[in-house]
Amino acid sequence: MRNVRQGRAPRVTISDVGAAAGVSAATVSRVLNGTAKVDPSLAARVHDAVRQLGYRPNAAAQGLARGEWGTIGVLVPNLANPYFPDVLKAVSAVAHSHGRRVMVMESDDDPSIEQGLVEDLMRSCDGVLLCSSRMERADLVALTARDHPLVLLDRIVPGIAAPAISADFFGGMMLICGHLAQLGHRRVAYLSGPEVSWANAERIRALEAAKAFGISVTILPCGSTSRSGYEAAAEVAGTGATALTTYNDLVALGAVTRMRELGVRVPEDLSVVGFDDIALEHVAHTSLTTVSVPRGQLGRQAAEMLEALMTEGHDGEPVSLPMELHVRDSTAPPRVTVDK
Amino acid sequence: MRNVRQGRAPRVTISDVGAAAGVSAATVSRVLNGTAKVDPSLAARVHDAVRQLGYRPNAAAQGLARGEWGTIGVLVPNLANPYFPDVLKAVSAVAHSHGRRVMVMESDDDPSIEQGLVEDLMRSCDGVLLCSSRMERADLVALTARDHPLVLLDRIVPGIAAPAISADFFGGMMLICGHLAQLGHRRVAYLSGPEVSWANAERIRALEAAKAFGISVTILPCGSTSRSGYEAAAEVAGTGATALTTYNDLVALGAVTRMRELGVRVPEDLSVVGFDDIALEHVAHTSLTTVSVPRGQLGRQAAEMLEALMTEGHDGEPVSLPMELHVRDSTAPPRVTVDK
DNA sequence: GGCTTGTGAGAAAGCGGTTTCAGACGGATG
DNA sequence: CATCCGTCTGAAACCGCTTTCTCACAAGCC
Repeated sequence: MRNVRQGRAPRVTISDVGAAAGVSAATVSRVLNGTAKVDPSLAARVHDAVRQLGYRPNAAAQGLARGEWGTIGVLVPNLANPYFPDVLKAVSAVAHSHGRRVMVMESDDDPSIEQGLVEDLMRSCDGVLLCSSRMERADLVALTARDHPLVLLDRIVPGIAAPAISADFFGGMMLICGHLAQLGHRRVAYLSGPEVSWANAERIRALEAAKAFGISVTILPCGSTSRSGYEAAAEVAGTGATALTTYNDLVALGAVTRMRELGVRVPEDLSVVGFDDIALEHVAHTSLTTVSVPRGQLGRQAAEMLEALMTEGHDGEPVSLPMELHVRDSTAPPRVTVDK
Repeated sequence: MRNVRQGRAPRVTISDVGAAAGVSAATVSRVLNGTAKVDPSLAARVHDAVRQLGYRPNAAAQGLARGEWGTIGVLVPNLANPYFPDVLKAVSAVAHSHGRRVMVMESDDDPSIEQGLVEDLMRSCDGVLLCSSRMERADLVALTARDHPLVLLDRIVPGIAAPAISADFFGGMMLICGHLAQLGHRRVAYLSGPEVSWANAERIRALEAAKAFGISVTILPCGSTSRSGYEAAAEVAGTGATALTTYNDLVALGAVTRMRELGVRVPEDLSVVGFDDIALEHVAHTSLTTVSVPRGQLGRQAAEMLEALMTEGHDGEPVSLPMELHVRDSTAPPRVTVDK
């Protein structure tokens, strides 16, 4: 059972290369990694042998010997949300530039399995990037206690000993509230994201702070998908709101679809605002007013933080990236200004 | 330099656990893997020690010793295309059910780097799933020659010694052509996908076979994104086509957006058909007539094929999954039937 | 009671690399 | 010409885990 590669061509090892080139395995390693000077003629023989045998170093063996896997792990809640691929692309690019592979796992929006997945990632990656995790605080504490490089993306938890980076969700929602207040809206509804989500809590915090603008808010439970937006949208009518804010663009678009079906015109009868500015260019039915998260920068910077953490071991202050407001076609002044 | 975990808690090894439990490392291994009978009292001591020390086996060492990494690799061209997350979810689920992790790489639609990425995956995964690769045939041959478990998804290449599974793109496009012919369309334009794509070639093959339905086709170069659909749509007018077929739904939606801007009504002036049936429910502006690929099944079955290939070493016939036609709101009879 | 059998645990040998260590060799120096 | 020193190479140790091999021990049998 030792060799499970039944019938397969035997694995080419570094010693095979050495033998073929007439040198020791150590020399092959040195040539391939450039860790020490080697006689050019030997190096040439090694390279020839590598090419002829089609040798590729075994990543597990390298990982074991070097004490590094050359891999970072990323956990995202749901790949189907266009938000994450954008982040992932940036992370992936940075990782590659540092010669690392990326391992992706998805919790399918189920916080209860996230801890297990992260533990699994830790067993096989040099560092882990945890994206907008909804994991319970206690689990998070347990994970950071493992003392394995870990960066939190889009979740800032006070008292957690892990570097964190996030878009400034609070600020983003404040921008939205300011915009709505300026248009004359006073009653606003919010289609809330996942309850346990920090990112959602930040948005709510801003909505409450927006009372200072004379805005009152009704919070409706919803979710993070276009379907949940579609379903929850029917509840908005009962709130008397003239503007609808949402957890993200998908929810907003789902809500707009439902509104149309209900005969509510957007933005004439109801202003709708998204969040995230996911680029569904030429696809979505509505040009949403929304706030944008610099997803590329977020991913890039998170990956760099993780890299720094892995190599230098230092971690900096939590980073919060500013958001930008994009006023498009889904917001307008309320038809009748509702003042008390 | 040996120990790069500067300042970090020292790694807990299996021997540490053994020492703490008063048994040998071998016994710990046996307990954890259940590979042999162990005295229950010893096993209990081991479990206690594991818990207290927070021991997690090192994946690289396990991989090396077992000759297996417990990981499969997936290469996709572009995560931003909603097609792939769906496949990925299914693959991921199957992999987990077999106790394997999933490593994802993305080529960002650049076929020239795909070979390198796959080689990298092969160094660190037990098997590789290659999704609709646009890689050149020669590169593909070189890869299969490496004799590493490899399954091709959405690309069937005659003469390649790798199992393959795909949606029946040819059949799907034939369904579309039949539908259009039945509506009375005679001149059809096609916004072509990536030139080097097999999946695209299959669609074109079907379009040509559709001459039997009395349909003539004009092929316009385009791409696979909504943006490329938007850009290429302007060319359609010059072809005299009454119906537009596309490489995928994103392209179709982009084209519809442009058509609207150009004052062309869909479907009254022009029928538009998508491909893939990506679920942009409540988000997209148009309810597209399209053909659906059973993406979940595709991913599931591909992962199972790979699993079989890795464990049993056998590979079956190329599988082709049938597609289904969904007639929605973007197709209608042509205003003036163009007959010669 | 002595011997065979069976059982479970430890020692040790890999897995395939990297890196230390020590030695061979060649050139420079006194 | 002998000695010293610096370079480059190979041998060997090691990374952490699995698995074979070996052995001690207890039970079963004549």
